[in-house]
Amino acid sequence: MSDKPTTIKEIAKILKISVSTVSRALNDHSSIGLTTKMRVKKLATELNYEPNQKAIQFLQGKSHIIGVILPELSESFFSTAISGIEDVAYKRNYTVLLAQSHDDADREKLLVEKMKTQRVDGLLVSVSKTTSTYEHFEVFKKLNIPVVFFDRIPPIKDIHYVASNLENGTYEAVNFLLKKGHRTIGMINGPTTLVASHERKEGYIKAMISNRLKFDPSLIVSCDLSESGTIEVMNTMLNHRRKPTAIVTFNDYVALFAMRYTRSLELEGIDFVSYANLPIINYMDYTPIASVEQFPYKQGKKAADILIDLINRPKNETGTEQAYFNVVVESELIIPNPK
Amino acid sequence: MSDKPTTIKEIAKILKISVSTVSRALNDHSSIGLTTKMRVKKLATELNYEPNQKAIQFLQGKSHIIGVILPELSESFFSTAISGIEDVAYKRNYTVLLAQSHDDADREKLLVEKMKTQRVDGLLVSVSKTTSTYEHFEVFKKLNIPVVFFDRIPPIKDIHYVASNLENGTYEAVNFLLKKGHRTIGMINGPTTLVASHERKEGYIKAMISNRLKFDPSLIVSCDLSESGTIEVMNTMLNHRRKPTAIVTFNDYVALFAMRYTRSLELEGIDFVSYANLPIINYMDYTPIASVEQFPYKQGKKAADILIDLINRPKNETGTEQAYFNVVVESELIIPNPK
DNA sequence: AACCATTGAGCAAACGTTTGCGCAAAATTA
DNA sequence: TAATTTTGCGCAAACGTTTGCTCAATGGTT
Repeated sequence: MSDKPTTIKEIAKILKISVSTVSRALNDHSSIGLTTKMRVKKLATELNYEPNQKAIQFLQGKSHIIGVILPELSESFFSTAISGIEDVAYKRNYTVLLAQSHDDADREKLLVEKMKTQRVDGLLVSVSKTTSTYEHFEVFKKLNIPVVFFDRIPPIKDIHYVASNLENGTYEAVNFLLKKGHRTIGMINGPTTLVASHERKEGYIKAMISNRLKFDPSLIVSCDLSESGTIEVMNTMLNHRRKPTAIVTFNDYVALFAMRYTRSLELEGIDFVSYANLPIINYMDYTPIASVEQFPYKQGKKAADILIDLINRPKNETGTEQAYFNVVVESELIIPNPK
Repeated sequence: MSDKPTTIKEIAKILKISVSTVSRALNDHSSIGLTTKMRVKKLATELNYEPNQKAIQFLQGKSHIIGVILPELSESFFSTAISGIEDVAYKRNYTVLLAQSHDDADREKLLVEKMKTQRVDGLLVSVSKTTSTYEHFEVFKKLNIPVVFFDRIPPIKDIHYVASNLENGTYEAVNFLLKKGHRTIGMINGPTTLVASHERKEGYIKAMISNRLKFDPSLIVSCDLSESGTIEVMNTMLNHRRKPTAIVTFNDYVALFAMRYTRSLELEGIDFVSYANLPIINYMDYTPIASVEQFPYKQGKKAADILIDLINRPKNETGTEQAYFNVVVESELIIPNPK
């Protein structure tokens, strides 16, 4: 039938009234008579009228769109997070403009530009691993468009962010192993440059100290997280003068590599604890005996909520200092029911 | 510094030239002198000018946004697909507006509405499991906004879609098992209502026939895909007068359930073949010996490409019959290298 | 009968950009 | 030198909607 969508103008013309009246009638403005309202609304539904959001967005300078830039959509952690983000956005009547950086700093920069030209109302970012400069986010501050960082936080001041703190979860994990009787606990950590590695280490140390045990730094080894890297550090561990009876691994993949390797050596009895990235873990035969959960869905929700709050905060009272949301979603040790 | 973004008007005022000149200068229009162009561009970059996309989109009636509605973003298949979609969109200068239906038909309907009011240039949909009516997509046809269905295709005529055909992959899978010497091959299929179940069955039959073997329908059983359901049908299988020596399962989860169950019974020697949903499979100890891959990334790419082609197709020549893209991404049997 | 308050509705501007048309000045041709 | 083309730029409309202001008609109060 119709090729072009119905506009308010056409309704006005048909009803021989002005556009403003139609607009107000549709928006239930008080200054329009009931009869007129009825007539307008009736015709509007008949003609399948849909307000042109672009016009409205343009007029009002609001898009009701939030931009989301993540490293990898297909990674479990992020796809779960985006699910939470989208759920919040949906509930609060926003839509999600999505893009992935593939951990490429240049692409990320381009995407940020794109988000800017798309005039998103706010931006949610988990920065790429290769990102080392952060000026491309400055523009948003100037434009008064809120940016909330998420999980992977840039090391700069005066930003909003939501992240999980692994220290606590790690503390619980090590504590759990200690309670179980383990005294020599190894840790396969990630690259030392990562904040996440640092937090893991701190949690480890904290647990040892609070149990009045001596901390042996050589039981924590860095790993590039590949299978070969894992095997390499596993060998270091296993040849350590104090061979660990339990090992905390950087993530599920590393745990699986390590466990497979120990089985191939027909070693038994080493308990593994990992950091939950993968739902599939539950389907497996040999799994870590416990996992530190980072709640990506919750993190995503939280970040989106904060972002939308920021978008709708009462006009930036220049003068009052800006407050920054720094939310930490505490990680938690999950001990599955034994099957 | 600046609160509001720079506009073309301001540039014009500062340079004491008209807005149209500025616009043309920025767009490298041929009718503007080189010196003027330079002056304009220089000032534009100085002022950090960014064209207001909303205004442009509004003016031109194009948003350069494609809507994507998927059932579950956190499911591996879909998150991989969206990754492919986003990559294509990025390359072709579109942005992705993302939403998830959570397999809820009502929410899906709302989302479709939302996409409409957001005036997306095109829509990509994998319909929810509970969707049974399809009128909400009709509007898009009227508005001449292309819709491409993806993976989960509604059973209606005259639509564009991209899907994988499981018949071929299943054929290969069964053939592979036959070549390996198996003669009694079971299949744990999904609900009979699913197209996907039908395709699997057809592939199975085709393989049997082409090997001049008799097809025994009782070796194919339907399953609700839960763990208990899987165990139930496994019992049926194992008590079958012709006990299968190999089983094709509906997906990786079912395969894992079934394999775990057989191991708990200390049964050995049943070969499993599955349909690849999960990358993690590679990290596991006991895995299906082969998998039918559906290439979600490729499917996503393909669907996005078609959609964007449709958006940019030369004006709908009314009169010529509309052509419908029905693309089938052939599934393929993947046989991992033995570890 | 004169006045005021209320109700209902229209006019026109505004948002930022593109683009068809027009027009003057400069450059080319006859 | 006059006629013509080219070059460079401005004017104004258009996109669909919202909203402040204005204003006429109606009804109610003195």
